[in-house]
Amino acid sequence: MQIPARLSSVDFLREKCREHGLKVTPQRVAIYKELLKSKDHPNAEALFNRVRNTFPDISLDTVNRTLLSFAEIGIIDIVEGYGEPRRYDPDIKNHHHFRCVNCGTIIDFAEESYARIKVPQEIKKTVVVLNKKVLLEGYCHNCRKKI
Amino acid sequence: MQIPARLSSVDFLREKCREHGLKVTPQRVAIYKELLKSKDHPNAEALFNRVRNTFPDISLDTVNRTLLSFAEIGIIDIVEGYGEPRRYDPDIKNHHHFRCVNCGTIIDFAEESYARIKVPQEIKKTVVVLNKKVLLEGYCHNCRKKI
DNA sequence: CTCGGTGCAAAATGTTTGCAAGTAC
DNA sequence: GTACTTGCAAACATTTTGCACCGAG
Repeated sequence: MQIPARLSSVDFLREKCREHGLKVTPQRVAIYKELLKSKDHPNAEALFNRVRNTFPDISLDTVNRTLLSFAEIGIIDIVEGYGEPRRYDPDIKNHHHFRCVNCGTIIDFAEESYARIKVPQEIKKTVVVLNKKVLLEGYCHNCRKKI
Repeated sequence: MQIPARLSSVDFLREKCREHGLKVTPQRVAIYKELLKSKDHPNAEALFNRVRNTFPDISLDTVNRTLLSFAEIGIIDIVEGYGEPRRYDPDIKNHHHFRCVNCGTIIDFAEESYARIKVPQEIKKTVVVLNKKVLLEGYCHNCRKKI
């Protein structure tokens, strides 16, 4: 029996690009490799500066477009910052949100049991946790029909 | 025994402003009242357009500054959009985040038990949930010293 | 060879700042 | 009266778009 081949990160990128009809350009490889090394959830500009060390002629536009493409084919995630304008909520009681990944609609809901979610020891030891929020992501009623 | 007086929304605003040394201007009252009526977590511009119906001479800048002030004194929340640039995460396995409300640092962590978080029926009925994320918010190791 | 990708420049969008005039307290 | 707030204008930051050239498949 053969040991299953483990895809290297670049092979994974190649495969996913092929699946989605994207070309594997040196820029995309460089951006993906740099992001894999990054543990700090960088924004486009921070990543741009890192990639420039190995790829001096790359442009910020390419980094922006590439990251969006990667997010679209699902090989990276967009976190906490969504690049959207700030949105405000007058409800300061603890409650939770569903967020449509397509249109950004947010639906509030209460769920008493979430108050009992436990905070891992490793986190408790280093930071001060003020509140716990559950974010459900998916498609809202309207968008699920379109997709 | 007296029934405790229930603060009207504007009285609540007055009290909190006084506590924090902010003046209660007609603009602030109008913005707060309008936000209370909004169930859709509007951004500054959307709210600006609504407030203009009752306060035609208000400026977008005032709405922006007021909302930030309100968030600072804790009478409203900033949700999902943080007005920050997009940030990217190469880790697409399900994991969770701690986010520092002061400096924006994100710390990843895994917590197996979160997979068993239940989705309320009311949500399940109308939307498609793709994933469940827990977001812990508070002060990171560095910021908790400063504040 | 062909179509998608890149780099550049410009536009669009959203947020912040500086300042003189106005107003809550 | 004073310090905070406002509205306006300009600056800034980030993202998006248009387009000619280039290169991966």
